Amino acid sequence: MAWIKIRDALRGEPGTELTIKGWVRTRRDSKADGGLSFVAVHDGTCFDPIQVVARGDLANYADEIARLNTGCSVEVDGVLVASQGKGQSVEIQATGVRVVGWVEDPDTYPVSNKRHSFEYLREVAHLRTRTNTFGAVARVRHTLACAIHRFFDERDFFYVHTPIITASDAEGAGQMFQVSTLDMMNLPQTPEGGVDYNEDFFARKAHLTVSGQLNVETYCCSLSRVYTFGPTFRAENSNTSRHLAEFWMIEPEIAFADLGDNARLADEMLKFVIDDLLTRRADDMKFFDDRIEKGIVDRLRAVAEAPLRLLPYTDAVKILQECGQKFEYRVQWGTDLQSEHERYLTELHFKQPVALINYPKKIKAFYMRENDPGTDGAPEATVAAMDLLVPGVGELIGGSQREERLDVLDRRIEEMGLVKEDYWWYRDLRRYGTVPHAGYGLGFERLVQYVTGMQNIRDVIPFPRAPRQAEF
RNA sequence: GCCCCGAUAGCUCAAUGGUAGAGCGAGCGGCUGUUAACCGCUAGGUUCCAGGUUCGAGCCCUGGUCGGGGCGCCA
Repeated sequence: MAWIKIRDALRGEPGTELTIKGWVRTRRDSKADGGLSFVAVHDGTCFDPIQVVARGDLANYADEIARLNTGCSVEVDGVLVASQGKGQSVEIQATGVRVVGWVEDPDTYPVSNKRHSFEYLREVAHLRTRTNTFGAVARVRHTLACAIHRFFDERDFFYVHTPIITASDAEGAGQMFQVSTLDMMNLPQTPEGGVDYNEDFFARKAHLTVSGQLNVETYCCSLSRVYTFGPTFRAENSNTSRHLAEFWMIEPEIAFADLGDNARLADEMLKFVIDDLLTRRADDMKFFDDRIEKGIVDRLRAVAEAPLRLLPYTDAVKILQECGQKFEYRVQWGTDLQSEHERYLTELHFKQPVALINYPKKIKAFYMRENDPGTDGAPEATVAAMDLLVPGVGELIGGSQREERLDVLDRRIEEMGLVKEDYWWYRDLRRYGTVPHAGYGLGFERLVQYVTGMQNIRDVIPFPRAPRQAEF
């Protein structure tokens, strides 16, 4: 008999002989017809398990089948039949059930057949994908990742693998994890008493990357449209439901493009992946809609259909100052918005994603392109930055048009107290055939959070890495 | 890093300073083409750890560990 996936079995033709392999979700017994058991089996290929009907006349019924517990692994041979019961259209009339693996102690099986809190399931992350929620998250995560690659591929972007280890100490996007093969108990010293990194693996200080942006800009300035999709590391002591020490980031970079092109790209990408997700993972999304965040499917559909709202920072400040809402922190032009302010804009005022653009220069990174004076009626200099805020998650995307003018870039590097020589290859891009270009970083886990309604980012990545959290 | 909250049965939680309980899960039995099944019985506890106060501490005090929420940093 052919082994087929439960996803296919559930939409198969009655009468088909088949074998399925998976794990027991539940077992219910009945004394009818001389005894029989209903065994729900899942194999992760779709949201629903399939119901196996095992009759009492099967050779191993009393010894094995009637003793199956949640978590046992089984192989089932049988015939697909129309179900006599409610709740499923087809089921498997078993002709043979082989128990592949028992559950050692059903009383202490960590993911027994009952509701578990997400906090608890985080402690048994190696088993939590056996639950409805985490199985669905895993499938959605996969589908989103594929959709992102397909989106870029269809638009002639090239996928670039930027380095994980970076030997330049100059990325400037936060605390970095150091990478070293030196013996920490016996560090080589310089004559001045510091650590002699000449003795280290790379003969210099090295770190895990906090962004592939500077590297991918080089490919952008030759291949025109590129993106990265890889792991990113931040050694920040962040204890929130939307930060990880290790996360995945998508960073497209487009040449001959300005901030408007950048925002359009982000909008198109978001719409593409949402549409793809709602089509391909309708079963899982129905679950998130029912059990995790009511109405999320409709809200996502609305986002996929409406144009992205762009809002200059200067206008956002005005809205916040005039809205009459009580904030803990006062809103004033020139400071970064607090999360309460971002929340107000996206969750209460607009009730949809909002892309804030043209931020004050003094609160943004050196590589962001300086706008002409007076852009949006701003009182001070602004840069062509863009933060896409979404309800529930906050900042989903952060990006900008890059400063392509060497003299302006050099001035910015200097103003921020950075060392020009550290950026020699980055500056070369502006010396040799510079072009206006732009890009953004999309936090992949935040995207998964946004589309599923999962509240904690640690529940949308298989094995979360956060301060004091590296189990598994 | 800062502020707040929490830790009791496999899980989720109760318990005025005075014999530690329930629901779910699990085991056994009953009933039933079952499906959040239902009914009955049973088992299950170093009350996070180390000290302290007290005749007596799950409860009060001190220190620690772990977890959660909020804020900051950002994606």
